[in-house]
Amino acid sequence: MPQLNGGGGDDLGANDEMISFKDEGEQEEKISENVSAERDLDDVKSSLVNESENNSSSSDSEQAERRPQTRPDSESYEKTRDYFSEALRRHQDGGFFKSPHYPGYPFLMIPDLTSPYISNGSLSPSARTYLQMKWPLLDVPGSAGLKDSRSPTPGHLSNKVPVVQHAHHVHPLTPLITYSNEHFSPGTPPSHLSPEILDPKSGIPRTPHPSELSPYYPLSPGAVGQIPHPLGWLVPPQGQPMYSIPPGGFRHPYPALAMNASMSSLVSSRFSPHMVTHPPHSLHQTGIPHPAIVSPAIKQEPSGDNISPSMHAKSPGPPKKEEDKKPHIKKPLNAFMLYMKEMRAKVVAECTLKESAAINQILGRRWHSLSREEQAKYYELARKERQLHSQLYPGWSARDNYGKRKKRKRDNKPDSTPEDFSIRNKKQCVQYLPSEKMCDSPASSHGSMLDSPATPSAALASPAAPAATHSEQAQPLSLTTKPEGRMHHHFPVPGKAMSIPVGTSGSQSTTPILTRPIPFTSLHPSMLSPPSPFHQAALHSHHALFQSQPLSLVTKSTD
DNA sequence: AAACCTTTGAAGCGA
DNA sequence: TCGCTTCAAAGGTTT
Repeated sequence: MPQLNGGGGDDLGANDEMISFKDEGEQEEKISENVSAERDLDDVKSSLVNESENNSSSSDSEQAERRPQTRPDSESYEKTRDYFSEALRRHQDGGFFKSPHYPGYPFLMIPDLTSPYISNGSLSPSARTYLQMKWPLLDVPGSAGLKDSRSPTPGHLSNKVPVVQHAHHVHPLTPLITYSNEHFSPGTPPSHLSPEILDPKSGIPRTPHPSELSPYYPLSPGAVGQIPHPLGWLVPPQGQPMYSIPPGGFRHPYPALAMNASMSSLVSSRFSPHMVTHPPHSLHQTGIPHPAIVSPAIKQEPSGDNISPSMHAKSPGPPKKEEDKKPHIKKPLNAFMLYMKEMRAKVVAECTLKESAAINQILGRRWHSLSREEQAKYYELARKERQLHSQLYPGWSARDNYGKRKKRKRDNKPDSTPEDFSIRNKKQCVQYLPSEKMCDSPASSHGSMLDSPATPSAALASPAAPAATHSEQAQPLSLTTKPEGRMHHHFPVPGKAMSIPVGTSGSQSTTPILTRPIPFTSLHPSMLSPPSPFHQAALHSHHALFQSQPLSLVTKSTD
């Protein structure tokens, strides 16, 4: 991984990758950056097809095959964009969440109404039309903030904000804040979600320190209800409510979170309208689904200290084993997952593709095409998610969820040949074809950046954009990248360095299907170089979040 | 009905 | 420290 902080790349991950990236990036950056973003979808689709058909073909040949294509239009994208621009404008005009403009965070972030980590029942897709919010930074200094957060709804705030949003109008960052609410169940929220957090060890309720709270977690049920929806200003262009808020108004399942200046700025700058899964059956008495849902398969906190008695009492159905009663605490979403949640709806809207596997491939490519700065946002969000998660569930371990799912058995073991996969995938890919034409996906929201790193800072700060572009051009078919190594960009964030993997994931080593090793030639040179420009840009964009801490790029060596 | 597929990233564990 | 495994989301597909 490139040593962003000026190192000599001492800590870089796969050096070879870096080098490759640099080389290719330099060569193709100019020619590719303008077209790649717009072609990503097409590329992916074609890649899906090509890969299945030509899985054995060399990447070089495919690269050669790759040719610039003009995208018919990006109307839908523009629409969405316009919509959000309008929404943002209104929002800013609204005043409540008025905030400074952060280029890096031109989005409106809405606090999540529910906890993404407690899994419970399932929510029908159709129900996922409610606005879900997460509060941005809640680092309220002092207890006053917390107190305020729990206090009755401010008079100037209204919780009667329509939150129903069309899926296609999901803001790009929606996923970041839109944790699935599918696991909500009616009933009393677990104690750990109540305003007071029980100390896992002592079992004594404690008031979480503001710093402990992630901006993306909703306030506790008690406090949440008091908080008006930040998107009250957000209404569809047609005047029809895009969002609907349950009678009870918004309720935040998480411990009291206070909003302070920084938070408000985040709210305004990072909140975005997004869909909220809102299963009627799981609605909290307030009308808002409670995040803490206990599903049969749900796993409870190791100590159970964080689970309120009511939570246990509300276990649906006949008594089950204790294990079954345990709430299943989901893993915090990583950056890519956040990105996926955000962009999935958009990709689906742009394409007729419905299969998640295909969508994910597209998303994976898009992810790589994101600028470093954009990715950094997600990494930062993910980091905060993890931080909050660890605070909410101190005793939780990723290990706790092991075995919850059926062990994935990939047949593509040693004996499986690439052909086997290609055949199998080919079939799937073929299915995608029909929609391909409909998928003339407009440039992604990120596309604009990619298309025109107008400003030096953008260009410098967004090396990834070009990089992705390169990779796409160079390796249009490399839907699956088997990382041969990892590079991490570490973006120091308050209290913790943020690692931004620029290489491919080393995980799922068993996933080689349809894969063509991602050429690390796609890596952008800037990744290797000192990050100062990016650092500055990142700092600027994350100013609100970091609130002071300069971004220093730290590279983690994976070699 | 459950697992699979697919993506990247984080975490855990064994060597 | 490295490499591998598992899980996180999502929803159509497959078993």
